[in-house]
Amino acid sequence: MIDPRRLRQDLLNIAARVGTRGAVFDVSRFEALEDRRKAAQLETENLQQERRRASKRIGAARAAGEDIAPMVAAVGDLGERLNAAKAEFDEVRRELDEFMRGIPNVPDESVPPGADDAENVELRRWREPPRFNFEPRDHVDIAAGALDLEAAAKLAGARFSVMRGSLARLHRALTAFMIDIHTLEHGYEEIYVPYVVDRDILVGTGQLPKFEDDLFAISGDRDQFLIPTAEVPVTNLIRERILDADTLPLKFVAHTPCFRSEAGNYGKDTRGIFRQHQFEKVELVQVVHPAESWRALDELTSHAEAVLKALDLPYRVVVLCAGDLGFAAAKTVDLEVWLPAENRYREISSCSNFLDFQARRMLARFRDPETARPEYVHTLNGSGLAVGRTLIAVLENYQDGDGSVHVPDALRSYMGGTSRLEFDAAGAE
RNA sequence: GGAGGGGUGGCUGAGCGGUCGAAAGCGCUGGUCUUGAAAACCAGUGAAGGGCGACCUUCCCAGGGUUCGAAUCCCUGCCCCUCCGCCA
Repeated sequence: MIDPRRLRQDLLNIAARVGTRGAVFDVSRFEALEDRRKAAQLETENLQQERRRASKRIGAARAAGEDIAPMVAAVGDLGERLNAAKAEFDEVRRELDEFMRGIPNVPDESVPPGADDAENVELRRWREPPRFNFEPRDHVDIAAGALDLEAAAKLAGARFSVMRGSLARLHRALTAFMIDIHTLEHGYEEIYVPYVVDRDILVGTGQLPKFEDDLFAISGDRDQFLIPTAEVPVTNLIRERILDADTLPLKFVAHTPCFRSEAGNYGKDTRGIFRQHQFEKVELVQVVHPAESWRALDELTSHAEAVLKALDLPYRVVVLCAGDLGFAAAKTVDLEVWLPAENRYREISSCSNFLDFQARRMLARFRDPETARPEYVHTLNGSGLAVGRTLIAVLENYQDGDGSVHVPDALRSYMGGTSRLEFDAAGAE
């Protein structure tokens, strides 16, 4: 949520900047709602004050033993007028709140203009793409014996996977490897969280109210959803709390499955496991002092990069243009890993600074020792990394041309010392 | 699932339907004292919204209701605790 005060003071400028993302900010509607709000608030507060004073007088009179009946009669229809005013105020507030919650974050000044991912800007590259003396195969072919997409389809439809044997183990090894890097080398606390959350929680991080179609809803009487990313439960740990300044920064790493309906992506990435309804991700979340969030974004990005470096996977770093930004992000940096079979870089991590946008929706604050007042924290998150996509990258970059894949050095100890994997038709080692 | 007990400020915890945004303690901030610190003592200290401001309004888990007036009474929901049952 954008700071309403800032919005009132700098309406046209902010509306224009939100517009650079391709979003529409209806200035006149906002102004109309604000006018109605002011009038309704004034009316309501005046009537409330009147009632309060009258009730106090009656209380005092009764205590003094006076006859209060005439005073009670004099209050008349105040209650009804107050209820009417309140109803209008509540309604305007609801509309204004809905309006505000539907406005995406303001892009940072440093975000390049652009409509979609074609206009993202490359910042740097690491390592050259590997050269093969054979035609590199894609992960579906390499892992054919151990990746059973037909079995998955029978269980749950398209965009799910069944992995067997050493492929499943490699997947698990990657997860453990990533968590260990972040806890042992980068100072994150590992945390385990629910994979099902209430509606409010998703409003807090910005997935709702606008993107309900992207989520899997749980049927039942409790209005819950499967999490689309660990960002949701982990960031919301601080909702409606006032943290001590000296507890910042909070740094969490969580491994969870992520569930996305991928509505609107029906024709995209249909081969293999690149885009799934269910996938594993190791997520980094930081909660920081507002003065620290830009430095923290660089740091968090470098933590995600460290995983790619440890696996010796070539990648590049791009900054998303305004039109490609996620709803809640003020700025996002993507890591794209090299996929030989596609002969291009593909997204494997997305690191964002949300400033106070999520904190405001969650009411997540810290007490500033300088002012002694609660202030909104800044939140950030990034994939460190998307496990399924890392699996693809390892298979494709480490393939040997004879149907086998050698295991990255860093992963050997997580694979029981195995240095070479073959995925035959039985899916065995 | 059954029976009981609870949800009050940053924390703990009082609170006969009226002067209660709410005692007290802890914590925090400032001061006195001290070479310095601790202790002691004194003072201050909830949050949100609105207004240029003096100031105003709201908030005692959430939502309804009763009442001139609700932290307090009633209803519903959510959550927590204790005991019993069941259970990976």
